[in-house]
Amino acid sequence: MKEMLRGKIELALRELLDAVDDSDILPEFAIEVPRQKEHGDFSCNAAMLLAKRLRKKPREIAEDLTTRLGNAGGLIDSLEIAGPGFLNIKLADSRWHDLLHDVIRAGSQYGWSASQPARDGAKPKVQVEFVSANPTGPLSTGHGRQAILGDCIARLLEATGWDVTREYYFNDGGRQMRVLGESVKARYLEGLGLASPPSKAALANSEKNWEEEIDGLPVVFPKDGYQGDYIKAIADELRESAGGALVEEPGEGRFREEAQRVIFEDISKTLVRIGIDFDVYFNERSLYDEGKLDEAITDLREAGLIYDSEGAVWFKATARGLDRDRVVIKGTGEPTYLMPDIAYHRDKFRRGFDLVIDVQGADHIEQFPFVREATAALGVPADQIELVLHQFVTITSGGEKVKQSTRKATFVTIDELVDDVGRDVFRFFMIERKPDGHLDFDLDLAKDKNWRKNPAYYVQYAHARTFGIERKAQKLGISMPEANAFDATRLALEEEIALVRKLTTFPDVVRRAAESREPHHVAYYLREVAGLWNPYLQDGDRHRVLSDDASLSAARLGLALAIRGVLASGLELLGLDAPESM
RNA sequence: GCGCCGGUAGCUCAGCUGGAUAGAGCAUCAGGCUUCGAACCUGAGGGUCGCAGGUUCGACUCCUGCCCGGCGCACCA
Repeated sequence: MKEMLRGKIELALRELLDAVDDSDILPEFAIEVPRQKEHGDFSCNAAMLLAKRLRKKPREIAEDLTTRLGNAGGLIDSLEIAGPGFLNIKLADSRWHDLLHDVIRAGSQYGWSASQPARDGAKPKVQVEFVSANPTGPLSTGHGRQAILGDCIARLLEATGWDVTREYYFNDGGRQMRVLGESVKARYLEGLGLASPPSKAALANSEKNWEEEIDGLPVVFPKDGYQGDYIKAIADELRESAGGALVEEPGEGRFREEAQRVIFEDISKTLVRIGIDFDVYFNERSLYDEGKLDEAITDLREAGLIYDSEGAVWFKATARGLDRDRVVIKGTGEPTYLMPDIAYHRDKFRRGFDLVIDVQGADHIEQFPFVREATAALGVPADQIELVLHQFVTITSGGEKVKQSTRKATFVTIDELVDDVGRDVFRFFMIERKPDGHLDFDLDLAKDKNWRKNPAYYVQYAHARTFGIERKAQKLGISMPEANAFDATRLALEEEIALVRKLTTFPDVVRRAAESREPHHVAYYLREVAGLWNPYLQDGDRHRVLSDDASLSAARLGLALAIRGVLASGLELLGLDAPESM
């Protein structure tokens, strides 16, 4: 609809410019749905944009445009010039009619369009990398936000014509995992009575007051170790299955492997619970095994971006405009995390992705420019790597922030939250805010089962009600109308027109959410639709969907079908159920 | 100190590549309500868009400076 209108306006503009021998490109004018309904169905700012160029008053240009546009082949009912030179357009009634029918036909995929051009007949390939947590413990709320954000971005990209791969990157070779293994080993020895746990005071006070021995037993728990109860649980299981056979085990490797296995299983279950399915789990280790790390270093060295200093190997980031250089191989011979990251991103492009999106927490901001510059130096176009950064999550309960600490393992896990509120509410709350901003998870509101208050239920209920009405209609012997078998002009009430207008903006919302990587627009939009539909149904005195007036009933049932399609489509994009009853 | 992100109604937050009178939910207040699924509905109050300049026909939106908050600035991931 909007595109057709745009086409007509572009044509008129071209004519107008040709008339003064101006063959430059057309200005990027906007067509939008005005806030005030008095301003018509659409408004256009083209005349104002041309004022300077044509050295004429905007209103005069608008006059000219109006005559050239005419009724635009039956598209337009009336045109008005308003304010500084806005062109306010009222569409012909028949157009609304067509539009509703289009919505119903598209159903739960309304608004999904290939806004991304296909390449050689195939969809462009995009990889979305998210979560990527190392298996050191259960997923926390922060991971939860990232999981839902990444998944929704992936869904939006799929809906707009991309071939999407969801990827999870992890490493099990670093210090983190070593400390994890040591933590489990310590708990294991403690369980056998061969070691003492550190005092509570020592644990609470970070590195201070760490005793070497308590009650005649050595304290082996690492100072920055993982304190969560899940560590003990893993140690207990090992003790049950292997008894004391692992006491002589050198190092922490055996314990680390077991911990990793158990924790990863746990993470996978959590991800399944919240409706997330990765296509690829990428292990850092394969980069070493396949020589990709060495290759990246060699190539960077050839590019003159690697040098040796103070016993370490450095990436010369300053040569590419960054403010300092970074170590990529430590004095110990171990690579820092940066080096595999570089090799990893290069590898992504070798796998043929046209675009790579990294979803990361705000604490990773420092890292990204180095990866981007290094991979750019290796020939990866910088604009094909994108970073979506999200801020942290806080939880509010009873009007107070819930205190969380990663080190002490007192953070709230995804599982705990989902136990409380369920998958759909969890997802909705996690996606409701724009990624840039902090997210305050209102636990009390999330737990509230009242559909009117809890926004997730509010939207789902609006969808379910379309089926409620259908069930009612069936009882009355009224069948649902075919997409093109009702008279949409019967929808003449203010609130009905508001609903239809709202439905028409959905494709714009989807495109914008996809292109900006901001799924929260969809969540807001759904609330707005539900916010029109729920009160409409509530106010049965003014209008009832099912009445003695057959053609009016049919039109309103048609409206219900269109709303059902839009809500189902939006809910799907957010990964929520679209229930038929609640 | 430097970098990134926020600062919009009492609270939590939307606000499109700059557009016409800045919106929603919760909370508050007033009046309704025996329902196509009423723990609901209708309406009202509530704003120096952090502050100060600048660009523009037009600024919550763009630019500069400052203030407040979060995060980051490792041979940790």
